[in-house]
Formats: sequence, structure tokens, C-alpha cells
Amino acid sequence: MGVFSKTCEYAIRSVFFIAHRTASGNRVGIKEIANGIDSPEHFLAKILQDLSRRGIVQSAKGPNGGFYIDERGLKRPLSEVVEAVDGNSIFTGCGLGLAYCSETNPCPLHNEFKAIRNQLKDLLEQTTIADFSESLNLGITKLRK
Amino acid sequence: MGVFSKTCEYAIRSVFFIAHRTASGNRVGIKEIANGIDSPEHFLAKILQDLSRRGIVQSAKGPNGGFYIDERGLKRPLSEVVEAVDGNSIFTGCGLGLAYCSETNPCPLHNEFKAIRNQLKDLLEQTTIADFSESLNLGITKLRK
DNA sequence: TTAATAAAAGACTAAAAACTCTTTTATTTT
DNA sequence: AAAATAAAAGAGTTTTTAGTCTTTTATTAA
Repeated sequence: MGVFSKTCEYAIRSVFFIAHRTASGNRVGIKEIANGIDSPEHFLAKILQDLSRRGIVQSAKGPNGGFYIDERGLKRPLSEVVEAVDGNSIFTGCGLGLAYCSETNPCPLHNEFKAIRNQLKDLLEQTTIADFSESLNLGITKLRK
Repeated sequence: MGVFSKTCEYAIRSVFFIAHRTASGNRVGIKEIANGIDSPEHFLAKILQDLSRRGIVQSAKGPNGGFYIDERGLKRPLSEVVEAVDGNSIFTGCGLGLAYCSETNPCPLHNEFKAIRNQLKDLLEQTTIADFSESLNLGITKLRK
């Protein structure tokens, strides 16, 4: 079990891939994205439909159609993708799954967990999609082997 | 979706509860544990059977039977409970679920994630079950509201 | 204006995780 | 030895997550 759901992993990977491939105004099709990030095509289609409805990615039908990300989208923090798919429990939930865990009623892991969770939150909130795709552009990071 | 599976959350909570309740050599039954940590009784029974087989908790059948944790168990780091239930992917896996992500083939989140993951690893490896149950004994932390 | 293209939508199936119920086995107390 | 107790084991069901397949709708280019 990862930190993110499989759906969210595919969402993040596809957003990076699309950003990386469509920087100069072009579009990329679902087949190419699915192949590029190693995900099931039709499952990814569902995910991108949702991200498209939420305005996180843009899409166009027909010949020369495909997915792309506009300027505003590129400036969004990665946290918005994560929240759109997995909700915000990863940023706020108790490590032991206790509904009533809080500052005044903390579980045994509360403070230690909060510190770690906040770092994840900061990372995802303070880094934009463009920031991450830059390291892909530079060839420093990869989405496949 | 939490950092741990539901099964693992119950496992951790029950281990803390048992440690807290059996410090002075006594035992605690499944009903009381399930009630004390707010988990489904029969589901928890399965989990504790497994932890018992792995030697993380001890059990005794019959009247005055129940679960307890011996001295060696109390000194175990919490990471052993987590690994027994969820495996070690939480300590080693890629944040984006990429099988081939590594130092030499990093994903866009690799370094940032590694730092956060290592903190979680350190926390779980460096704190024993006894350490955590102490804050329960002192009434500083709680497993229920 | 028709054919081709590509995403959107809908209706599924498969697998995993979470949870329940019943029976069996071991232990202790009377 | 019998009755009571409590965990172990087995065999399920339910729910959620992941993944597939088919049809529809929108767009573009010939």
C-alpha cells in the first residue's frame, strides 16, 4: 500500500507526462500517455476524464485532439491533483485511523505523525506541476526505466 | 486512504492497548481489546492470530486466557508490527508506484519522498512498543475519545 | 457531408481489502 | 471427567479499488 491510491499515482504520473509533452501548445493522446507512464489505457481514460472535468487538465476531441495542460494548470501545486483524486485525508487524517484523534485527544503517534504529514503537505503544496515537469524536461528524472 | 492499511491500524492500536493493559503480567481478552480500540471483534481476532504466530504478541487459551506481550515484545520497535502486516513497501517503495524508480532512475518525487519516508522509517524503527504505551499509561495519549 | 479520429460515457468484470459467522481446539476450574 | 472459557481456524460475505470493453459524442480534414 502506497501513500497514494493507484488511481492517484496514475493521475500524478499522467499530469507530469502531459505537462512534459505539451509545453509548446501541442496535445497528446490517451494511448501515448498510457504507454508513456505504464498504466492501463481505459482506466487512465476514466481518471483523465475526471481531471478534465475538474479543470486540472484540458482535452480536445477529434483529429489532432488529446490532452494538454494550460498555463494556469501548470502553475497549480501538485496537492490539487492529489486532493482531487484521494481527498485531503492524507493531509489531515490520524495515522492510526482514529476519527477523534486531535490536539486535545491525541493518539500515541499524533505529534510525530503530524510533523511528517506536514512535510508531505508542504512539499505537495509548494511545488507546482511545472516545477516537477522541469526535471523531466532536463532528463534528470524519469517516469519509466 | 491512510498511510497504513486498516488491518495495520488495528494491529498497531491493539498492540498498544495490550501493552498498556498487561504490563503487570495479566492478560486481556479479544472482546475487551476490540471494544477498547473500537475495531470489529472477529476481524481483529484474525489479525491477532497472525501477530501471535509471528511472536509479536503472546496468547493463552481457556479461562483467564487472552493476549499479552512479553518483555522481549515490549522492546520491539513499532516497525516490526507494521512490516508484519503491511510489508516493507512503505519504507522502500516509490511514491508514484514506479517499480524501476531508484537513485539512478529517479521519478520526479524521488528525493523529496525519500526524505519524508526515511523520517517515518526512523520514527517507527527507533521507538519501541513500550515507549508508545508509556504515553498511554501516563494518560497523555488515547486510543478512544 | 462523409470518413476518420479521439475523448466521453456507460456498463461491466476482477481482484483485493475489510469484515462476519460458525466450528474446532486447548486450557482451566469445579 | 465434565462444563465453561477463550483463542485458533475455516469458510464464507460485503465493500472498495482496480481494470476492461463497448457505445456515443464531438471535431476535423478530405
